[in-house]
Amino acid sequence: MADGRSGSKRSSADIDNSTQDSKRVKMAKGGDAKDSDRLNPYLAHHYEDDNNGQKNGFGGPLDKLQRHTTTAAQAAAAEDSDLNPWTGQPHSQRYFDILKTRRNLPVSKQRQEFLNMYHEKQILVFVGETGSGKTTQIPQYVLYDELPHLTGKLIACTQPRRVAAMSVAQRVANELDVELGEEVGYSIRFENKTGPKTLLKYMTDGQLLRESMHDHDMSRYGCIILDEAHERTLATDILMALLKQIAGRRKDLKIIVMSATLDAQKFQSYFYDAPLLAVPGRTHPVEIFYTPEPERDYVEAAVRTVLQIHATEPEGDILLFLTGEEEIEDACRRINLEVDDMIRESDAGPMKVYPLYGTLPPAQQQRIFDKAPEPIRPGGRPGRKCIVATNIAETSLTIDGIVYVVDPGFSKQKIYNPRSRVESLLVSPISKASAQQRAGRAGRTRPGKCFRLYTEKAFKKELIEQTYPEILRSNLSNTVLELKKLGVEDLVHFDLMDPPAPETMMRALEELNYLACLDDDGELTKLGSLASEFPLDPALAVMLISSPEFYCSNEILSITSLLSVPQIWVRPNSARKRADEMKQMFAHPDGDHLTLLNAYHAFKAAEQSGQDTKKWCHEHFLSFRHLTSADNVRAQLRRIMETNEIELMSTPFQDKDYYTNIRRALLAGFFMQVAMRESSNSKIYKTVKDDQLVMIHPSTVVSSPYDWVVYNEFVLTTKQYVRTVTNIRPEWLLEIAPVYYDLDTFEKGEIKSALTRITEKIRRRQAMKGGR
DNA sequence: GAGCACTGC
Repeated sequence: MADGRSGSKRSSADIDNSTQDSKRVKMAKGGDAKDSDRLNPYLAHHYEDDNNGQKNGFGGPLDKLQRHTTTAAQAAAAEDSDLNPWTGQPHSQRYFDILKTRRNLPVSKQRQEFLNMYHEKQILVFVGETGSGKTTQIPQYVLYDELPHLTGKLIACTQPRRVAAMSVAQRVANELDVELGEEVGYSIRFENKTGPKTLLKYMTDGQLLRESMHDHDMSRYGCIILDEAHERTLATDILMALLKQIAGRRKDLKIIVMSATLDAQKFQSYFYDAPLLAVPGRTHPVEIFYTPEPERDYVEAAVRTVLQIHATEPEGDILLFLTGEEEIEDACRRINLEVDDMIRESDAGPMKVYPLYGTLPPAQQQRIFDKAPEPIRPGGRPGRKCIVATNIAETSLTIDGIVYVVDPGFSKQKIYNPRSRVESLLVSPISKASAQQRAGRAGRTRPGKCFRLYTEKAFKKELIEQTYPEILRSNLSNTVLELKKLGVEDLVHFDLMDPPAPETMMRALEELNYLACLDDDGELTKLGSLASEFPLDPALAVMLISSPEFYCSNEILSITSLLSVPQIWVRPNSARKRADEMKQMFAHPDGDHLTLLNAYHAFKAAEQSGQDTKKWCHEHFLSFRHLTSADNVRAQLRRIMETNEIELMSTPFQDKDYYTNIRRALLAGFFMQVAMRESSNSKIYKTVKDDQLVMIHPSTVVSSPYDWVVYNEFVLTTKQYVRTVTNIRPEWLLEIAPVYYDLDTFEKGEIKSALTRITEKIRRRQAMKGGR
């Protein structure tokens, strides 16, 4: 890269030189009157005059800047300079073009105000609506003040989503006229696009959290900016609590919490009354309409509203929010049918309807960006497009050109019931904040309209202000393990913005204790510490770590990876039967885990024989995307295993115990997820200890019903199901998880009696052996 | 004999 910029006077080595030079200056002028200043390494660059006039490595526009005193005018002057302060290269024309638009952003007017606060305070809260430019500009304002090339301490800006981290980093690299991955980079799982010169790093919040497990003080960073904090992801919530702690230990660390307006006060008071800077957004007004009466069938009402907009409103695209795939496909069908009638009967314009949800293949997701259709005949009524989307269109994807939003007021939300230990998805009313966000989608390019399919009274009285943060709606086993690894000793007093229910914490501690990740005093064990190294749920991590004991760590590694990606089985509505038949080809009689493994092995065999794997997957009704991603996960997990000297091995395939070993190894992590059949010729199972009545999910390949199964997940839909199940033998439970299967801890019932009978059988057998 | 809001490590 350095070669590509021949003539550059600066390279990564220069950074080191300049700090060394500073030290030299410090020593040479040790007795000076301004001694205290000179001993401050942050100010050392002021005294580099002795250093052949070379400052910052290339004597440039940053000369006049002094760390933590930069004014907006000084920074602007440096930005206006012919030479790029960060590379020493001349600025390109494009740079100056972009600079002009940047200066027009609402946030630009408040640069000095921002800097004043930044200089004065360690923590600040920054509030800006969409279009304010905060995500791209604030980190650059910090850059010109923090001057990270002098301290070696990076500026980090976190995002809840990978795409955002990548695309914003690219944008800011363009704005600064640098190569992405050099001075500006990003870091997400599977991809670290940063280098020795990187000063500003965009990253996912989860990635920063993972980094901090090995750097409890986040010592690599001089300033950490948490963006989109109002989304309250699990990672953001934990980072906020950690940063609050670290701020006390590291006075040199600056923290900026950025959020959309609504919850600003809550953030301020959480961070010791941090000062607030608010910047207006740049959006167009959106007129809101409510229904006079509550709607009974919101899908029906939504379809009707879309058609009415199409019939009566001027040109402009429509965005309709529904809750899931099935609903969306159904609504699309109905709208399409009706529009055809409208065109025939009343000469309406054409309308293209696009579904949009997360599990849709990316190519199909892209189609939402197609232009609205042309009028049917020249001079005819204009066409428009209608996108029927899940919540994905609320935050992750923005579509320009939307003028009308139809909001029935529902979304699917994860809820966690600690009593039954079940996470499930439930169609629930959205929050006011969500409703506002949805309405905002209509005003991105010009004034718009939002049709809410509920009454104004319902909006005011029934909707909660904010969606509950994820931390209150999740199983926290993974989080608790992470916190322990992060060095949080006292979980009860860990200062989270919204502390979860004590019962949820207890459940997590209990589960981690059974998994031997925490000892009876709640201290992290060696196994727990190792498990936290893996980006996996604790049960999966423990299964993986234990797998060498069962001589099948290669296979368990594959299964773990397959269980950490979305379902690899493709089942299009148009070809369900063929898809099911194809799946049967991979079926293993002992269950779904082994069937997954078979499919993966077949995929790898196809790859090794040089076949077109994409085509192969298509023919076999397997998801190329998800299998490839499982392969990626596998490589990452494998590296972590190697680093931690966890042996990779297989039982020879010819060995009769090849599959038995794998089935036993599953139990090392999933011994708590076992169910026993209620009675012979029953289809109902009862889960161990929780005594939940469940059925095996119809997607299973298991045809002959086994008496005992281990399951990967519990799903609550129309019925209670266990999904991805494999046949096991109950005596393995007593052997592999003796603490959990201590029969004294079981309540009276069929499971306890069954296990007692087995214990006695084993005892008799051992007695006979002993007697011989 | 049924489903898969959305992210992230």
